[in-house]
Amino acid sequence: MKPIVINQAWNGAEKCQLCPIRDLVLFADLKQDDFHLLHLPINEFELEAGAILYEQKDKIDFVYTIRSGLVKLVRYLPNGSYRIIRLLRQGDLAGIEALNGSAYLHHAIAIQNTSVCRIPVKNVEYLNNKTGHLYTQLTARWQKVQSDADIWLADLTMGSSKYRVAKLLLYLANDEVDEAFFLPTREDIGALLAITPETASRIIAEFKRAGLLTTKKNVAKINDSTLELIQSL
Amino acid sequence: MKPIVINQAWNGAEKCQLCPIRDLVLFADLKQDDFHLLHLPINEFELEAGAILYEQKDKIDFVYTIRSGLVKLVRYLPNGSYRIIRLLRQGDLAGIEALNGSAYLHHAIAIQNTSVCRIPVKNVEYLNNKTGHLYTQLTARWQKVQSDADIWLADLTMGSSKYRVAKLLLYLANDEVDEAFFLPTREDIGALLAITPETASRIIAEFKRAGLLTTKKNVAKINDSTLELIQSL
DNA sequence: CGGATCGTTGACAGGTATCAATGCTGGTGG
DNA sequence: CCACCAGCATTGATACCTGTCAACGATCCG
Repeated sequence: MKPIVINQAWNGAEKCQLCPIRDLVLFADLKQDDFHLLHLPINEFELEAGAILYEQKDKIDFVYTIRSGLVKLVRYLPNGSYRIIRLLRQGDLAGIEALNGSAYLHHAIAIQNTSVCRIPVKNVEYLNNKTGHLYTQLTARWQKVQSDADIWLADLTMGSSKYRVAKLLLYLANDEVDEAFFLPTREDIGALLAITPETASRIIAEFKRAGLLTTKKNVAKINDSTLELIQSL
Repeated sequence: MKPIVINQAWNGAEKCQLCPIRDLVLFADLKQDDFHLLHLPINEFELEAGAILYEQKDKIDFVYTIRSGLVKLVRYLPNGSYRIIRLLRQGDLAGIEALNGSAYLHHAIAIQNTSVCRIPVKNVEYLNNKTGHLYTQLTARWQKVQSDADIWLADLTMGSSKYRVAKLLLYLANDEVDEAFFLPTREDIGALLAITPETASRIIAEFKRAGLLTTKKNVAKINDSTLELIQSL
């Protein structure tokens, strides 16, 4: 089993204000005084690839800000296979559904080395009662869940397998050409796109042969021919 | 073009309190005094099948509570076809993304006769500033968007076409056997499940021949054999 | 070195898209 | 009133795509 390493724990007032990615995260709009309202400790974790962040049955006391890395939200199916519902990246909030007291809707599993901040739900509730400064960011995050889900449905669940794989590569590469990005296993690509790992492998291999994609272990780059490919379906 | 009929307009304090489906809608938790905070009029509309509730480019001044009927959220594709991202039913809130000032993410089109209440975003913002009574319902609705999207992804975008159509029928029938429900056109079923209208038609016709489904115009019923079918894939 | 895991590739069957033709139904206008 | 038309549903023939089952290669690790 992949270990989870706890880097540090602190009271919010001390370090969250200095967070280098604070403008990306939930606390972006907080004022200096607000940080004194964070009574419960916020911990930073390092997850290795394969580590479980939370499971559907877990107690729902925390939400997690992704500082870096990549987390998959997974739903297991009766037949033992699984479907990846969404991917979370830097600045995303994992377990946001915990904020209204419902159970986690998925399992959250790191698929590459990932760093997260674990935020007690009670901190968020308390802040929300005492200041209005959290509301905008919270709503923005809920909306991002919706727009991510919509993009998923519109881009990654329709059309041919080749089209979907190409779209996924663009998504993983943040639409940037010649930038290195993490390429998931063929099984995960299959679970992301609702295709079999074999089909995923065939298409990735074909892209590599065609020079659209270069890989080195888990790291891949696309070039701008990939963009053209998608136009042609 | 299908007409939109405005039934009535009123100030919230007068009628929203008496709304027969109030426990289902956004204002479920409001107290008597809160209704006096609704300054802008709330209108009730009747939409005929095919009528457009809003379009992606529209000004985003309103959200809409679905009182009855069925609304599809649609994204058009470059090639002129479309994909249905989600269906909204009684109690759902259409255009919720308007609440944080972003543009509508889809087109919203009635697919059967539908009744909605049009609520100015400013009313919601004002209520939200003055009372905390709206917050729970708002969060619950955001979360419903997420869980609906997840169900969509897990149930309606994977597996064989036959499986997906069966799942959709169950969804449309609210998992209830022998209850009449609205059956969309084959084109809409295709856009819902990412299959072609021909495939949708073939499967529906096959279900009818097998006695799993009975139809009369747009109205259909399933029986409990349909449930068993899904188990068998 | 051997075993485990993952990726690649092949052969084949079955499913789905595509293109095309034909029914069916409701509405419109002569 | 009836004929026609438009839109939708159904069905057929065919080609292509993808899933399935299976074998083999590559890499990592103990």
